[in-house]
Amino acid sequence: MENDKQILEETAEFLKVLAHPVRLCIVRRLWREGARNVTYMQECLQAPQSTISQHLAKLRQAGIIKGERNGLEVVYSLKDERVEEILSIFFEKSQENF
Amino acid sequence: MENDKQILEETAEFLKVLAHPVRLCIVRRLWREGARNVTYMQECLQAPQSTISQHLAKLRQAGIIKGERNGLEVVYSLKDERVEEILSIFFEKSQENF
DNA sequence: AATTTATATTCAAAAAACGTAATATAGCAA
DNA sequence: TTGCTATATTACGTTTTTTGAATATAAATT
Repeated sequence: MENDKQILEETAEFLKVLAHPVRLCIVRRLWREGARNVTYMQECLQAPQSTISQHLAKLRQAGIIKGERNGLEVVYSLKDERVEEILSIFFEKSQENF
Repeated sequence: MENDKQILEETAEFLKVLAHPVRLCIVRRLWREGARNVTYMQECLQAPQSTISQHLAKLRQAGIIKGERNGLEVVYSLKDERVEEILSIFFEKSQENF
């Protein structure tokens, strides 16, 4: 099949978006704690606001998370269940340590 | 915990190695068909030998595959079971089409 | 309307990943 | 030991990704 190449590219693209420490941290946090706004993320991830925002944009564009505006803030949450499957391969859902 | 950052980085690195169409194709093929030598890979992936070899090296360094020399050829196979879990999220193990 | 807060976008530089030609090595065979 | 086959490594130009400062936008507040 000729579109298999395309499927491989799409899958690689999907994984690539996930494959970054900050984005992984964002996504894991949403997985563990549910929907959160951006400011909350920033506090944990110790990185400039624009950096976090850009990572969120990338995750959004990949369909991995979705954001809903609620007044001033935008609340993000997971959108793709495959992400949760991947997370559960590498992490515990409940962070028992600290 | 402070080494959580390191765990995130390692996980991201692992996923990043997987997140490339050619490497994904290699790994999926090993998953579906078992151990194979490099020449066999080249035939399917239509790319110069050094390109394939470098992708194999990257997968090897990440501990995703292992290679055993058998005379002139090197036979590769999967090494990390987490890869199989990820593959099964995106692909069928048996390629029914064509 | 002006200010403030929360978030997004733009831009440029630095870093990392990619692809491939050229070259090297390892093992076998003549 | 010469040559051949299979694979690995090097070198290097090209493309992509990442980062953070600066700037913009959107909603709430005064």
